[in-house]
Amino acid sequence: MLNCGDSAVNLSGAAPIFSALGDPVRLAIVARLCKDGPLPTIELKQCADGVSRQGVTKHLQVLEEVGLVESDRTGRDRQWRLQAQQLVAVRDYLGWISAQWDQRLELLRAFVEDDA
Amino acid sequence: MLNCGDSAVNLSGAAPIFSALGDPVRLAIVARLCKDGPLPTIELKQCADGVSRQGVTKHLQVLEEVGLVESDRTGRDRQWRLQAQQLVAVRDYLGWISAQWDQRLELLRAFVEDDA
DNA sequence: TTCATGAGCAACCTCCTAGTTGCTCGTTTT
DNA sequence: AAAACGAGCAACTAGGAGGTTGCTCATGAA
Repeated sequence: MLNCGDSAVNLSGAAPIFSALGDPVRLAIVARLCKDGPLPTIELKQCADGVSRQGVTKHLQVLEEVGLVESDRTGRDRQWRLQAQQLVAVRDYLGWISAQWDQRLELLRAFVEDDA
Repeated sequence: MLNCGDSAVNLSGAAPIFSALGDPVRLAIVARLCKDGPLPTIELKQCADGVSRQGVTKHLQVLEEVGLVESDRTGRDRQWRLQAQQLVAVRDYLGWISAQWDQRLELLRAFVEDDA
């Protein structure tokens, strides 16, 4: 478990979320929900160009499985909203991982300067 | 194109990178390269538990295609190193996208407080 | 009440992906 | 020189992912 600040993200937990974000349609859906807040399925269908309603539903289910979105049905249609914690967690994971990289670069720089 | 600061990341460009990071083996490889710097294939094979050398090579090629790593051959073995720009770009993309979310929350909060 | 709309479920198809094995080639090492 | 090691290439396989169609159901609007 890699503890980085208040959001503890382990590697095996992050991969499925990246995988979920790895499809252009799903990424567009997440981006849309970030921008415009809770939306019904039909509205999110516009994110997927030429994909059927069932196709979009499948994508939404994938996002739901990894906890990136949640939904409840209000009457006839289903409202989808973002679960920001997961997004923040994976963002922080990338931040943490690239911080390690920066640290390595810094060490290398210091080493070279010492040597010179 | 979604311009966020100095790294301009568009949505369709980010998806393949997320996809590449979406496999646990590949994510482990990237994390390893972040931590320990350039490494030969054989060393990175340890990141993939029980996967053959060719399997690992395939993963590395996927990472190379999306520009997350690059390599060159030194004598008998091939050295792999991280290309941090892509990692930083996708990190910033997530930062930008979740900032939009925060902004929406803030607007909502302000609206509720005004209404009360 | 009737009809249109949004959604759920199940079956199906196709293609890509992760993984394998087998072989060859060049480079170290002994 | 011979053996061992890292790597590249090609063919193949199993399974999952993305997508579809067809049908049914409930709800909201005419």
